[in-house]
Amino acid sequence: MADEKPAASTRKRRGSGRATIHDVARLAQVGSITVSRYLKQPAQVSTELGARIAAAVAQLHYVPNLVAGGLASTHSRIVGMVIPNISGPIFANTIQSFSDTLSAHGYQLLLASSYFSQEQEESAVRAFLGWSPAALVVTGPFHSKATEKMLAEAQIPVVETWDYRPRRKAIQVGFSNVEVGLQQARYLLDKGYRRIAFVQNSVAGDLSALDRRDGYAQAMAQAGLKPWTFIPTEQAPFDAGRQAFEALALRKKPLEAIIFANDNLAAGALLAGQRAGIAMPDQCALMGFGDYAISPLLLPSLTTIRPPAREIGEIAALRILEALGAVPLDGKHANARLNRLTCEVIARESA
Amino acid sequence: MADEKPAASTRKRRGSGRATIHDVARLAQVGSITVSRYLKQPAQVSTELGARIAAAVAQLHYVPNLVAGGLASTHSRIVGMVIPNISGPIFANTIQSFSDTLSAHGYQLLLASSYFSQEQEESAVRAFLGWSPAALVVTGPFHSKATEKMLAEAQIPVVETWDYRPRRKAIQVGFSNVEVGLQQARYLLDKGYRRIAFVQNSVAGDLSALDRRDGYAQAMAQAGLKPWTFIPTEQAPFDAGRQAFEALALRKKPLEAIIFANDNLAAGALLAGQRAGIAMPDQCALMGFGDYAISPLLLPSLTTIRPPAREIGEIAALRILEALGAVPLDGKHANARLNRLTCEVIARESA
DNA sequence: TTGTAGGCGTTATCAT
DNA sequence: ATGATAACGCCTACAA
Repeated sequence: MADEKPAASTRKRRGSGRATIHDVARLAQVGSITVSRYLKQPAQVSTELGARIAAAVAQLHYVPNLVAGGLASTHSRIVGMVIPNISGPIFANTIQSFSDTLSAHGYQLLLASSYFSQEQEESAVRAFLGWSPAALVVTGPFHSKATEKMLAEAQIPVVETWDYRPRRKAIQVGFSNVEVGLQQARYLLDKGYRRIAFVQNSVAGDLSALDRRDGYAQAMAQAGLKPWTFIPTEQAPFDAGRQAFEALALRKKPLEAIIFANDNLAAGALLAGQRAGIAMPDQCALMGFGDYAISPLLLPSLTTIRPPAREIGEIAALRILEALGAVPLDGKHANARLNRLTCEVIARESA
Repeated sequence: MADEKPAASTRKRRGSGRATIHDVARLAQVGSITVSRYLKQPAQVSTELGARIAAAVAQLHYVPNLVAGGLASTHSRIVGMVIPNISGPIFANTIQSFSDTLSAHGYQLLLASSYFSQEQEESAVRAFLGWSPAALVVTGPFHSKATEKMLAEAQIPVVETWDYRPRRKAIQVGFSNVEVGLQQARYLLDKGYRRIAFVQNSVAGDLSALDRRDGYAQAMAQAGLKPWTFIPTEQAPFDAGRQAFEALALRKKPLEAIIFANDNLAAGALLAGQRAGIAMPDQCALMGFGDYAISPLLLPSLTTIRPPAREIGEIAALRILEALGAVPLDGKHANARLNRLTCEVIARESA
């Protein structure tokens, strides 16, 4: 009774060897399509057959073959996400909340990182498309031509996260980096700083930081001030921050305040300032972006911008689930193509 | 009757609408199996046909349907990974290096997080198995019975990471947490501390930390000393650390040194010590586990243990790729079932 | 080196 | 409510 090969055909030449829907159907003495229906919409199957099927499923340890189901129905419960990196301080919360929201509704996450390279993004998108994913999530609006084409032609929901461009076709879940640059500059201008510089990221491909720089430049122009941009050559973020600080704050006529493309650069600058005995923010104010875990712990603690990382992941997942009909449409934000989130200024000691 | 439509036939009732291998074959005027071979092993196809096929692929923007391929071959290039969390400070580097190593060889990562819950792990493993993954990676040796059974019966490589149990069946890539507990206690004993306590994690399910506690207790017993364990009730790690510090270091006869289940707990204690004006390490030494990003920046900087997070991910991927024949077997560690890594004591100021 | 036949496990379609 | 049949797109086995 225990395991006397219930239904598996005796000499399968191919196949996985696992129980199939036909094995279940035979054991439950129903048609296999009824098993399929029972698993998807139990309400459409009579209680009696349902019970027999459930018993057979349990006895055979039946696990539906999602690959076969995907082929037959031409759509899967896989969602692909391409993100610049997994282990950095920025995107981890987005991935986590995205994955959690998806898996709560039976969808699986296929993940790849691009390291801000459009080529890597393109190859990940191509590979993902081979799985007929239910939806695709990418980071930002900057893609290779081929990627754009693939995303446009895929007949599935596509979400662009971590930026906001109302005129693009994909669902947008993010914030305007230009707006953030304005926010940063205005915060410092309101505090009375006038000689304000912006330090870019030495990592090529981080194009969002350039938008923040543009916002900063815009705010400066509106205030009748000259923008001042510095591009570090050092690659490691702490070193790049130090380099920028030395170039901007240790000159004859030092800058009064510096905005950095991210908190790691700012942290490098802050440590350099400590060593040089510069009083911060009095002699030079520093402002970052990202609100990394280290930022509240630095001395002085780092004034920065907190992006809605977790929120981005969750909203992206909800919009996808809504578009797929996996989640009901309620609430006034339901199924919105444009999801404009905002960043928060975290005012601490450094500015 | 033979429809001579080059690409998409006009009235497909099912199907994705994308170009298939047959469309490519027709356009290139070859058999579809030749296209299949060309895509997998170009060397087996003549240069002439290869060129025709390549042209057709490009013209049709053909993307192989991996779902169909997976069904036909009963194995996919998907690898599933279940990890306690994505956004915490511990596992992100493992995920990143694992994903990078896999994707460099054309494999895709299906990811889910368990939050240290065996139920969530089980449901993720079950869902992953539906995709006929090429391999499966889980964290640690502690699984539900059903998970154990599924892993044992899946005819694929299974890797257990972040721990090391030579007698288990799965491929092991990690370190002995008992050994780490010994390391921690011995480091403090060597420094002359005698009254040493261990603070557990308030997060249930982190069973590895209990192994470290056991190692600590073992070392204490060997030194003829009494172990002293504290279990915080506060849930947030910083709060739990503070609570432990107050209970252990601010008593009449305070402990001399405290080992924490992770760096966040230690950081919470350290900040509490600063506020209370306790000199560290002179009045009380603190030691963490994990070497989080904040740890070198604290004052005093935190002495801790650095686990080989990145290495775990990379070696896990390599062992899988070797087992699947995707990577040649060379080097004496090749294809080892037991991969015992070591943790490093990072000696800083706090102990 | 290239081609033919048939099956992988499920679901859509249509019929009862 | 339930079932028979035929795809879904590719790959294995075997043949030429």
